[in-house]
Amino acid sequence: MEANTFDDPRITAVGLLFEVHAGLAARFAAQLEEHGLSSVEFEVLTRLTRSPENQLRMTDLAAQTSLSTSGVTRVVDRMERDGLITRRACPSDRRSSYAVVTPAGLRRLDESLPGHLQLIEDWFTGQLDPAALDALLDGLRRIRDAVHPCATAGSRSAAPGEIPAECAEDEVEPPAAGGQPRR
Amino acid sequence: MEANTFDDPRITAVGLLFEVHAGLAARFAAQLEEHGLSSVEFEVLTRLTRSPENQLRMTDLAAQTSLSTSGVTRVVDRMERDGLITRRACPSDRRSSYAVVTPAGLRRLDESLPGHLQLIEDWFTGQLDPAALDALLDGLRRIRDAVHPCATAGSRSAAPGEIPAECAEDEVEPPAAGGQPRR
DNA sequence: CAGCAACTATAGCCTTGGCAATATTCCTGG
DNA sequence: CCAGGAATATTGCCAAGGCTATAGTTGCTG
Repeated sequence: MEANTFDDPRITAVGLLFEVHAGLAARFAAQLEEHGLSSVEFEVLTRLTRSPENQLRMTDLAAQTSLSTSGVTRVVDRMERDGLITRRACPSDRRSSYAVVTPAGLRRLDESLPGHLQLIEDWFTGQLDPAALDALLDGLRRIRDAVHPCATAGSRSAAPGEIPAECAEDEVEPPAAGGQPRR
Repeated sequence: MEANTFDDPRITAVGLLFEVHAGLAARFAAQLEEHGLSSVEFEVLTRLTRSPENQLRMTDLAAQTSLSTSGVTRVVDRMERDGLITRRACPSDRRSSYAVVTPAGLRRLDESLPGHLQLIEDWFTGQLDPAALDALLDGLRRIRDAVHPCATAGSRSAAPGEIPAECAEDEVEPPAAGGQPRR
């Protein structure tokens, strides 16, 4: 076989990252499904429960998830129908409404969390010794800071009102030579 | 605020990985769209062009992508309509048919590849010095070998999908204590 | 050789979720 | 005050893709 473009180490690197993501996402989805939750619903519940009073305005919820505002409307529709969350009118702004976790939603989330954490440990963090894990996370962090998905899946305890919202309207330019003078 | 479960370092680690994936996938999709390709179509083209005679049976194509067989049928429908690939009857088995890249499809892929590689370098591999990149890839590789998404035999890029593709019928058990004696 | 199970591609139906349009509500400048 | 623009949630419409049923093949096995 001739060594075509796809043997490029860059392609390999991305492929690796995407494979790991796909593998983990699939396992998470399977485990959550056992508890009657989709990945999106799980994300919604986590975002809400880590917010003050277990509630968020629809727009803010959209900004913190991978969904558009209309997408959020629909997920909330479904979850409200299933009794996991409720809508509550915002007293200060009649345009807005809050999505708020119900006790049932909280219970559902609590049920699924131990298994979720176990899964992460089994297939991800537990696969590496502490040093290697740190190195991996450092690398990811560096790239994350560059690629800056701002609103996506979170990892911080986020002070209230710390919502990233849209990074900026315009395109984020690649950090030139990056943080590292490779070669 | 009480430190709730979501401050768990395991959650943070996964969040980081997913953020990076989302950020890169979004940029890839945007760049590919400039060349008239979706992420899925790009993946199909890469899988086909790295196969002998630029062709694969529908089933094999499905196994190598994040798609089900019916999903492949539909992507191939669209791409055939757009002239990027063609169906060809399999001479030895009348049940099967090949999807084969047309010259136009090849051209389209070639046009998009340089930008794709540049993007990877700008936002991923170029962000880290060689040592850090190696460490990152080693970690990912270790986890990939454990989580074992199997179907992604090689290592390709640009696939926001997240389907498991059953390696085997039975569940893959977590590698017990993993490769590493954590604790 | 007949029958039956497995395989292959496809079509029907459904859910998910994005974009654009819309109705409210808020706010700011004149 | 108020007119116009921005923000907010929702809905209509649409594309993508999964699951299941189906039709056509193949091959194995009694």
